[in-house]
Amino acid sequence: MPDERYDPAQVEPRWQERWNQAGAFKVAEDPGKPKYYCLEMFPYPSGRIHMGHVRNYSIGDGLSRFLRMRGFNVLHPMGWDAFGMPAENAAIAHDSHPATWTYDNIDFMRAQLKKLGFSYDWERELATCDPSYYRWEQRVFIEMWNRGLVYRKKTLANWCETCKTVLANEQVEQGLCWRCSQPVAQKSIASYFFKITEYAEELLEWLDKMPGWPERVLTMQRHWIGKSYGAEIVFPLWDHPGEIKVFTTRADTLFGATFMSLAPEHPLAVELSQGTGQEQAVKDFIDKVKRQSFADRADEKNKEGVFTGVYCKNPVTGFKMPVFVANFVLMEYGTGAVMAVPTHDQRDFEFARKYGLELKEVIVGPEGPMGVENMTQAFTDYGALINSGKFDGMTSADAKRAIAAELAGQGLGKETVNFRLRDWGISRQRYWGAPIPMIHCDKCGLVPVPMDDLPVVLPLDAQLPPTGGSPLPHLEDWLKVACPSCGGQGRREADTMDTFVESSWYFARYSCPDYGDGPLDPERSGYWMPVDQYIGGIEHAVLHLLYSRFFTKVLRDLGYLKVDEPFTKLLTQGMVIKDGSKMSKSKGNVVDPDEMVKRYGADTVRVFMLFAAPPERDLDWSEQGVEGASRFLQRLWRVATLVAGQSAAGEALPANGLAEGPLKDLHAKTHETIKKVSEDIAERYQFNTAIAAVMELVNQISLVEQDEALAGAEGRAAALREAVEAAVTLISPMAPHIADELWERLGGEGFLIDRPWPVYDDKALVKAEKLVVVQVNGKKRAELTLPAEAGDQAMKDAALADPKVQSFLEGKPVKKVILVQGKLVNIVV
RNA sequence: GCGAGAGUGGCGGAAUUUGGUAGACGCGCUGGACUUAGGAUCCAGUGGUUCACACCGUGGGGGUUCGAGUCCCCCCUCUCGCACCA
Repeated sequence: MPDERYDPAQVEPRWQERWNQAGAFKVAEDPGKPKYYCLEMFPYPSGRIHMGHVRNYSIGDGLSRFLRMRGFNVLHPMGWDAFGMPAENAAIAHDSHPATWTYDNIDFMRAQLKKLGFSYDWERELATCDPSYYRWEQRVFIEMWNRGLVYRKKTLANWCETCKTVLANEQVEQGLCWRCSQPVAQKSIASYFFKITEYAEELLEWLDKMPGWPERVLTMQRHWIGKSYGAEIVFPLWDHPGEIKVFTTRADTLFGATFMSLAPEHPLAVELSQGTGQEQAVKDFIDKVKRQSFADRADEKNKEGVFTGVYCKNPVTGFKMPVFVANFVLMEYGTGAVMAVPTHDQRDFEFARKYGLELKEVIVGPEGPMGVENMTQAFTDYGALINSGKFDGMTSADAKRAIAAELAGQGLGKETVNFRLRDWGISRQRYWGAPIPMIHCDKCGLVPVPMDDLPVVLPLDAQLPPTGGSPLPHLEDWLKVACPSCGGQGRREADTMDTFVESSWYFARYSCPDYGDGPLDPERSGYWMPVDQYIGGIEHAVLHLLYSRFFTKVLRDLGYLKVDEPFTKLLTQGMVIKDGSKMSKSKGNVVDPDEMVKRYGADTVRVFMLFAAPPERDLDWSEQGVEGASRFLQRLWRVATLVAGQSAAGEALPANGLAEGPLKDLHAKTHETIKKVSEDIAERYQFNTAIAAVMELVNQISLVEQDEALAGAEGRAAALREAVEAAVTLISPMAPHIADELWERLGGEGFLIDRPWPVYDDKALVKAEKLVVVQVNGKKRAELTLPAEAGDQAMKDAALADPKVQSFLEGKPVKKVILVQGKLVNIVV
């Protein structure tokens, strides 16, 4: 065999071509095999694959290939999250069209992924901007509309001026737009909403039944849903018709409520102040708050408010409570109004001190009443009630229920649950998105597009206004449409859907991307769903992963899916870091995957990505580390080609076993490695330690190969071949090209992915000798090599007889000897 | 403030599932072999102090145990998420 060097530039395209020709990664439903659906988050076609993708997809591919070899029928698809704003911006910048830009990018990125050798079933590829995809989304939208799961409402919405569109609550991060990081303003606008709140309870409950998800993602979702138990209480206005409703978790403190705080956005704020002389002051205050940035308003030091001029009545004490407007009250939470109990809520306490409002102590701790004049801060713990009429002496917990019950009897309140979760606003004033299939008719109002008229195709001949914004509201020809209800002149809805809608069900569509009779083929989606393992970045912990869970439940309730949850297991992989921070254009620390593949080959890049850190942790990019991975593959190449030239496939080990020595050790190492790699991947997704184990095996092969003393030893060729075949097979999920190449050179047939994963032989793991560690008082003092069959007594005797050990015993009486099965002796003196 | 996760050689990281040889594997470094040459390849060494014996060593401090990186309590630091949630 000529000393041919490993050249990935030769090897990799050849195998990619062969896999492609053979349709090696095509899958179909097969009731005879257990199915496994392995999915990585699909990319936005921004132009180029980045290292984060490579890491994400290397993990998914390693797992997919491994499981397929383990006998699973593995679905492993890929597609494109193809709607979205960057396409519009790029189109304006390059005087092109979002569709052209998007599809060009998809072509380029698909080629990049193919060069990395991922085992996708490309026949299932889908792009969400394709009408054959979003038509079904439009259909689901209409079915949701018919069921009351979608409604349209004019509300104060999060408006991003830069993106010229509204945003869902989830898409506002600390007052900034999730996409462009510009401040988000409030704007009154009509939007369509998905009633995700209808599923709040179920979304929350299922979090307890998802052991395959990381705890922190579950926690983030729990918090986002934000269920809290409390009461709704009605405060009648003083000498005035009307009332103010509040939500409180502390109904037990009701007797201490001495004033009322409204959110500046509360409709009653302006209304109540009319004609009180406070009208102007209230208006000025609201204006001021509106101008405040999110951060200023949230600042602890800026708690302020203004009196509205009116009062309301505490329903249990009859206390005349002044009604304030306060900047710390949030319209989005509860009812937008808060009963203020300054003695038992820190914010109310500070507010009351600032504006000279009355304090009434109603909860006491074990130390008894503090006296309001002595309070330097609110007492927010639970305790026992005082100054609360017939509820005096009750515990907070009991009183909450009792007071709510009392109020309920008078029609002034009830126990209730409140969620932080708001309905999902899905209208976007953008062009490059799925059209919302609704028609506005002056006579009939909002009418859904008839099912038979779907899809409402996004008109591709639109010209994007260079100033930004959507061209759709100006496309008269497209907008004008007959009202399906009365036949009169109607107008199409010009808003498009949030692109998170597309990504909320693409995983199910992969099961049947060509299905033409509905969103999902019941048979195929029934076979494949749910996704067994989902892999992607943590940044979607709330957004995408919550929306997808919701949409899955909706699809279930519409009869399209049989599962309750979309993703059984979730793996959130860490970021790819360079020079201490995430790779980004702005930091200038981006490493281009293409360039790395060109320089080192895809297998090397993949092995490095999997080896440098466990999947969940952040990974430090290191060019030297990549070189290390490259060296390892070269080493593997060298030992394997050498062995391929020295023996033929099927070379058998001696019938009566290998003699004690390096060859038998290698045989044992081979099977230990099979065991370790299998367990590391299957149970813990620890590709890093799996690769390390193969490295050890390769190192040992190399030593045996070079050992001249073994030149004519019986079984040498067979032991080496067995070890090399194992190494090549075990590394194949991570480095598939070189593995298939070497497999062929070793005389193997077909692709490794079609071969069964190796099984270790228990007998090979049994060794003639064992290493026993001897401790004295828990400190390691000696190592003994004993025959494997040495029993407890033999171990103990050998340990005590060891001269090194004896020097530590110094004739002291042995109190106790602890033996750990075949491994360790601890002598206590 | 609340929640989650993490602190181990010069570096990335093993060992934490099940308490039992701390530092696997790789990078870097040192020495050697081969060589006209080596930034290729191969071999060996590589936690610290020490000539050695030995001692010390997993963020800090306590504890449980024959034995603790691993379990328990307290504290410190870092990362991430949420953050006026009534």
